Amino acid sequence: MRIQAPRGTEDVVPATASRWQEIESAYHRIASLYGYREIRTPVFEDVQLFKRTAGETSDIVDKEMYEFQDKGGRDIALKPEGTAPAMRAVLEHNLCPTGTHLRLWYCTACYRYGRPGAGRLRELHQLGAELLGSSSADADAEVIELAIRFFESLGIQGAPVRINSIGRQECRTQFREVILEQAKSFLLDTDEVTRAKIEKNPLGMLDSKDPKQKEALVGLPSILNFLEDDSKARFDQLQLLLTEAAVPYVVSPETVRGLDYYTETVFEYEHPALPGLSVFGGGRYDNLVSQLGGQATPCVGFGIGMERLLAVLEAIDHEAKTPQPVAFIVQASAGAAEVARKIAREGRAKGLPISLDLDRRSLKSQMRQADGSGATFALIIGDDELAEQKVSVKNLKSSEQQMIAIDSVVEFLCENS
RNA sequence: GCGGGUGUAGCUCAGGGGUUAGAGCGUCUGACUGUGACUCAGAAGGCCGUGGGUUCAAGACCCAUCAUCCGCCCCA
Repeated sequence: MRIQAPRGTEDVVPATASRWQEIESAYHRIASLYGYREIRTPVFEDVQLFKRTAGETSDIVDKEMYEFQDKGGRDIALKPEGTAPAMRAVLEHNLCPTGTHLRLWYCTACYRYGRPGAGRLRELHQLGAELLGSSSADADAEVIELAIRFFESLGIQGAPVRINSIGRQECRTQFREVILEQAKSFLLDTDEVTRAKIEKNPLGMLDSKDPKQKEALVGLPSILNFLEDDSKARFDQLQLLLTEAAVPYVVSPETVRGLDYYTETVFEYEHPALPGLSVFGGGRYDNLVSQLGGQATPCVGFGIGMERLLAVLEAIDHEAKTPQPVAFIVQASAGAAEVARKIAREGRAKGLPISLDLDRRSLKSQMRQADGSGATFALIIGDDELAEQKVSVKNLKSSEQQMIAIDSVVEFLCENS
């Protein structure tokens, strides 16, 4: 049997690769405008990095992580997310000394052992940003605005960011009790797996799609009612800032996140083209750095799912510019090959993408290739042209044809491309 | 990890026990021996996902397996 790409992985073939490039460069450009600089971290890390930070109640770490021992007996995990490794690197290189700010972006592969499906992969790529050193709502607003401006630059709009605040630890502890109390009768009546899951992470019930769970929570007060004053104030301020920035948002008290390190502000973004799947999600994680042994550093960040973003772009019919040659050189006689190669070399040296026939096929075939390549011009070189030291230049869009001296062809292409 | 659908030509798909497996699109060749896209003619291209089973006979039926899609779980 032929070997296939492992389950849940995708090759980025040339047709898709041009979209990737487009997206990555757009992201890089916008992140730079906001003062973010790139960081790259290893594909694998010490397992403990994730267990200690995103840990415990999170399925991503608990049951979806690719873990193995290397030949030296070290416990290794392929990174399931980008934030913890970035913070590990920040501490390792002391990139954010106490009292300073640090803005980082990255594009990284992540690995999660779940069941693959539409928009769900085992190897996925995330575009991320992290802002370290500020606990202000301004920082929250900045990263959200960055992501939304990025989407807009790709032509994606029309869906609001869902924002919420899950408060600090004490607030969440209190709210968990309220949920468990409210869900008491539901829990008695449900299966073991669901019950264990909810008891482990009651907040997870909030964004459940199960109608029975939804029904069980009817009348539950919003988590926003449990916020302490400063959390509440910050969340209000965030809304003002997003309004000012013209970032469409909606307050969504059901929005919770699947990684344990989040506190206070959380957000996610779902596009109608991919219902039920978030394209972008993140939040504040003020305790992560200290959990890793650094000075307490307030941080906020997000991840954008590259493959999901591509799916959205495809759904909204966003055409990627596929690179096309300016000219295709048609060799209509045996003696043309050398001249053809010379013109191709000169043109490429001037930065013009040029293609030519490799197989000495018929003139008709070469003209077809020229057409199929998307080139604007066919440069036809045959005995007649060689005799006059000229090239027939046919514009394939307009069908106009003219003779141009071999020495001036490249110049002509430069002016007309 | 759970439930369901689908795997036949490069792509989209037809064929649902009985000769040599089909179509459209695409590809290649040709239709005045120097001109693409349109038209016409022809050709190439298939371990019918893989392994086992039932049968005189399997692309078709059964089992398994792998992949993929749709839900769930989870999230990007």
